Amino acid sequence: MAELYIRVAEEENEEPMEIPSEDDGSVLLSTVAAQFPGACGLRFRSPVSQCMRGVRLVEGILHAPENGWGNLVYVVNYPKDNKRKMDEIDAASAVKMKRGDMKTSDLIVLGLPWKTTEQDLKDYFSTFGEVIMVQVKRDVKTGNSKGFGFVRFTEYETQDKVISQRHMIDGRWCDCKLPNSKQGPDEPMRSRKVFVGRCTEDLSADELRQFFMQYGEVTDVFIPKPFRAFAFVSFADDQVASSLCGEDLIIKGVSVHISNAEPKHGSRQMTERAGRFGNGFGAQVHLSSIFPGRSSSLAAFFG
DNA sequence: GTTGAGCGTT
Repeated sequence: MAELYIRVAEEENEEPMEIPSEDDGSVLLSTVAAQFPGACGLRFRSPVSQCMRGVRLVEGILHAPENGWGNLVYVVNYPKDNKRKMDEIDAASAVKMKRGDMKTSDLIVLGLPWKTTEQDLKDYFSTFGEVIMVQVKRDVKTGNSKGFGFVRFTEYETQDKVISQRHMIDGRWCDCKLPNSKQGPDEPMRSRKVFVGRCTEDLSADELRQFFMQYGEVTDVFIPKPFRAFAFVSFADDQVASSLCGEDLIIKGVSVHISNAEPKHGSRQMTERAGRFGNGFGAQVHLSSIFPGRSSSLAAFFG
């Protein structure tokens, strides 16, 4: 049989899409579903009765009406409530687009060697994807590099990749992050950061990074200095962060406790609180022995 | 002429 297409649309008066039939003249439901995800059948308005009619469906095969498919527009059936779900998914992704999550933005590049030039940056980052812009921030008077800069990519995927790893540039490890100006306090800021309590001093940032990699992309590890028995670990995905909260994890034989990273407080409150402990914690005394089970609130004081 | 956590003169 010659190639045959039937016209299918989501609603009766919408622009139809042509869907191919099989050699025997039937149409596979799976073919329809490929274009209309979630579809469970077809219906059409009968030219004679002017009523909507269902298309016969047997084991995933849609059978043509008596007089063939003709030039009618067939309307997609969705399971009860499923249509709404599809719309919600579309809405969710639309919101995501609107929030700009898919757009690229400048990334700050921290830790650049003093000698690194914009050409060096361009050459390096071009290995990840198309580069729109690079900057090396310099002292206006002397022209010396301030040791950081910015980069902007065309593709969001490139940006994601670049943020997710460290970079060896001209002999130094550098970090690429979203600048503070871009990760603004506007959003509810689903925390991508967790508080790691009961850390011991021999747990290095690198070891923490290596350990937490198993749960997802680690974007940052922060260990306060001098030693304060906790750390912050940031993930690329906020769901990874929240999924870990409340867990007790064993790292190098050390049981650490994961909890929410409270937002930073002002420096005034921080120093007041720190003062109560004198100058730090002389010996490696665990915070948990001072404030059992209160690690997360301590994060707020010292964050 | 130095430095090494940070946040961008326009």
